[in-house]
Parts: sequence; structure tokens; C-alpha cells
Amino acid sequence: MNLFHRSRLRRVAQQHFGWPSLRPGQFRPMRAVLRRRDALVILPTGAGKSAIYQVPAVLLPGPTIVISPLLALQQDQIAALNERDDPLTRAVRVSSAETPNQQRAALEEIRSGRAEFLFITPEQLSDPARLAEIRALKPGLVAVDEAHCISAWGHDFRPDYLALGGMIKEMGRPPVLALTATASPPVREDIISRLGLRKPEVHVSGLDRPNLFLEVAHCPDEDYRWRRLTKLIDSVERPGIIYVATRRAAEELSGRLVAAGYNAAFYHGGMAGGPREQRQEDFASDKVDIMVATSAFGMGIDKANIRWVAHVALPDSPDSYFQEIGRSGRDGGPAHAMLLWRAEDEAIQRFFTGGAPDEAELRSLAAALRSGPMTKTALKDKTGLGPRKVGAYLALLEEAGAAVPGAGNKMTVPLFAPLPAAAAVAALQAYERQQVVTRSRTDMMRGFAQARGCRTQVLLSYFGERLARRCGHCDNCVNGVTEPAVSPKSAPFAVHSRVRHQEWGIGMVMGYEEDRMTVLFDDVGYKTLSVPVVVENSLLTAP
DNA sequence: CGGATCCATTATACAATGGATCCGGTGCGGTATT
Repeated sequence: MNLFHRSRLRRVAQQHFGWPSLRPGQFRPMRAVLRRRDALVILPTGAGKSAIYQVPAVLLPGPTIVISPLLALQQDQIAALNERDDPLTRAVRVSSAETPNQQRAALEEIRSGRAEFLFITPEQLSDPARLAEIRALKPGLVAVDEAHCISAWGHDFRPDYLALGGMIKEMGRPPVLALTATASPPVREDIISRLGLRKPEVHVSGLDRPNLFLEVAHCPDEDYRWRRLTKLIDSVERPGIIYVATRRAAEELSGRLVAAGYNAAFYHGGMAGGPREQRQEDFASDKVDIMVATSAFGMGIDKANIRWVAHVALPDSPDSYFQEIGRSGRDGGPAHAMLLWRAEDEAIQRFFTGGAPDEAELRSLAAALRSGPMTKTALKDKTGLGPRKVGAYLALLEEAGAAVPGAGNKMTVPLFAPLPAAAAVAALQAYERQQVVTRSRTDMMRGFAQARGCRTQVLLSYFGERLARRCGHCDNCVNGVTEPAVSPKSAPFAVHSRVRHQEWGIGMVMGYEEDRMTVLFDDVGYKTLSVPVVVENSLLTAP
């Protein structure tokens, strides 16, 4: 059976895509798709991730709906698919960039079998009429690309991401494949529960990137940071990316680099569409070899020869950090990830995690819901709240059991829901819980920066993966770290076992580095504990 | 939460200090205006 699937997949890869062979990490998730199982795939190298849905899609009946967050990214993927002029792999799109006529034509191509892939955003799907059109196409597969957006953006920035599960149900619930380059266990859980994946196969591969050298430098001041940065730039090949926290910092640093004679440019979300695309193109074609950017630069950068990624900032989480450094060395050649951080950098992350929601507004939204099923737009009009707030607040009320998505993309109040006042309080509590976990992820990022042991071990234990040996490709390994004080044998709890802490509740052991252990608690997020202290004081027990 | 910036203060004036204030990421889609 395995061989049968493998040879069919390989044949399609060759005949319809021109790929001579399958790459490591591709076959098993492809087989899951063929068997019509739900799956979550975490594959950091980017290269070949889209093949995982594209190849089996050719073999499955019905079109494939590809949910993808950025229009520019969709554009590139569609262009790549349509290069070969093959109706079995042809892709079309429905978005705000197409006229109504073009949108109708695209849907007609899918309906008549002249195209296989329909690219679309969650925002499009939030329109019930649009969703009904998609349902009528009888999709055979839904692929959710960059699935971490559900967790990273859904809760506030792009709330329609949170409703994807319900939308897929409305489409007739075909099998779902979620893809991303990085996701820690809480993010995985979020993706699975929000998409409503059913007994998904979870495939994680390639989290350890041996060709990526990890280095961290604590910088007491900006002068020192500048010196370390230029030293890095002068000692490694280009191109490279520098991540900063703010738009202003991107412009200033790129200006300073240009003044110092480097071929640098900046990129951020505040730029106008045209120049912004041009910048990305300049980088892709090696016209610019140092890009100073905010987090806007990244998804959709399909460039194999990036030799280094520097952070002149402290990322908000190891998830973001790993995603960003993972863009280097995709060609398998040596690459350098340099984190240049200051303690002060954490302030901006605390600001970004935002202020608490307004209790009175939550209450009025909960009350508005009680007058019958309503779309988000209707709720927005009724309460006078902005669309962003409505989305974020609804997610919290849902968490609090005071709202539930119903038919036709309308929100309703479940039976036995709390009254508005109680719902608002419960929603606030849900918000607090999320904040605690978010902050714990920033804590883990600082923990990574300050780690004295093998950095890959720290990163992998955050992701709940195990690396038995030291990695040998980080600064601490090269500078000779002390041998791990906790050998696998003397570890008090197995990795992935459940434990209980008197104050923090139930959690799961993620991993060990040196004499410390990382535990992910259900309620308070990540915590790092000293193993000797845990043992001595019996801080953790079996649940 | 911290930084950058502006303004007032001081009381020979200079240049330095301190307080107040504002600002800060990620993108879809649709609407209004050329």
C-alpha cells in the first residue's frame, strides 16, 4: 500500500510538476491527504511545503481550496502553478484584486474542471454568499497555508482566521490539511481546535537545522550593538535580513548602513504597495543585499541563498524567532542566525500584546447577541464597535461560552449561556489567561537569549522536540558548554509526561537543558525550573 | 514599558536636567475620491 501510494505520488510529481523525486518529510503527509485524513504539517525549510497538498490534489476528486493569508503570496504560488499550462494543476483566485466578472470567471473555471486550485482568504469566506458558492463547487480538499496565522493573528489582528473551522464545515467539510513552518505545542493545539481537525496526523520534521549557526550577543547599549552588527555583516557573505521592531528603526538603520557604504534598504508594512513590491523584487534579484525590515517581511520570501538573519530586537516568541531565522540557508549552504538583543527590547513586545478589553463594551456586545443570530457586520452596526474589536471580543465571548458560530456565518448565543454581565467578566478572564501564556512565550525568548547551554536544545525543548546530543552549531556548543548536568536517566520526569505543580496546575514536560527543565502549563504557559530544586522540594508530582 | 521630542526651568548664562506627551506590528476588504 505504501509503495502504491509512493509511486502514484512520485509519478504525479514528475508528470504534472516536473519534480524528479519527493523530498524528505513530504511523503507521509501526502499519504495522509490521499487517505483523506486531516493533517497538520510542520516543515521549517519552506521548500516543498506546498507540494504536500498540490501533488495529492491531482489524484483526489473535487477541487482544492487553498486558504492563504497574503495576496502577494497567492500571486506567486498561482504563477508557479500556471507556468505549465496544465488544467489538472491550474490555479485561480477570488479576492478584492479581481473584478466581480473575473471572480465569476474564476469560479466557473473551477466548476467546469478547467482549474483545480482556488486560492482565497478567510475574509472572503466570511461572506455567507461567497461561502455558499464555494460549497457548491464540492471541494475535495482544503489546504490552510501558513496555518500559524490562526494563532498569531486570529485572536486580534485578523479575527476571521478564528472562524475558519466553521467556514470549512459550511463547505461540506472536506478533509483539511494545515501547513506551517513553525508551531509550538500551544500553537498546534490552537490550530487543531480552531480548524476543528478530526484525529489529525501531525507531522513534524526538520526542526534542527544543522546548516544554521545560532549565535546570541547581549548588547548593553546601541553602540555595541552597531559594532557587533557591522562585524557580522563584514564577516559573512550576503544577502542577509536584519529584523527590527519598528518601522522607524527599519528606516533609520537602513539609512545608517547606506551611509556606511552598505547596499541596504528597508521594508515595512507602512510602505505604499508599489515601492513595497519593488523592494521585495530588488532583494529577490540580489539588487539589494541587506534588507532591514519589520516582521512584515517574510512570508512568501522564497529565496534559497539568504546567508544570515540578524535580529536587532528581541522577538516576541521563539515561534516568531524560529520562523524568521528559518528563512536563511534554504539551499542547504551555511547560514548564520545572530540575535543582538538588549533588555530594553522587551518593552515594545509588552506594548504590542496590548491593553485589556473594555468590560462595558464586552457586555453590550453580549447583550446585542441575545436579540437573535447575527453576522459580524450586523453586530458591528448594532453596537457601534469597530470591526476589529467585534472580532476580538466575539472570540473572547466564545471562549467564555457566551457566543457560538451558527449557520450562515452568524453568531448566536448557546443554550445556558451566562447573562451579559457574567459573560463580560468571563471573557475578561479568558483574555487574562491568554495574556499570561503570551507573556510566558516572551519569557522563553529571553530564556533562549540568556541560555548558557546548547541553544538548539533550548529551542527544541520549547517546541516539545528532543535532541539527545548537543547540536554543535551554536555559539555555546562551539565555546564549550558544560556537559548537561541532567542526563536522560536522572531526569525526574520523562519528556512529554504530565506533571502537577501546586501553584501552576497541570503541565507537560517539554525538555531538559543543562540542569533546567521546561514545563508547559495549561493555565500559565511556559515555565523554566531548576531540576535540583524541583527534586529537592518535590515541586512537581504526577498529576 | 521605554525612547524620542518638546518645553520649561534655572537665574550672570551656559548647557544640562526633568516633566509631560506621544508613539510603537502584522493585512484583508470596501469606500471614497481622482
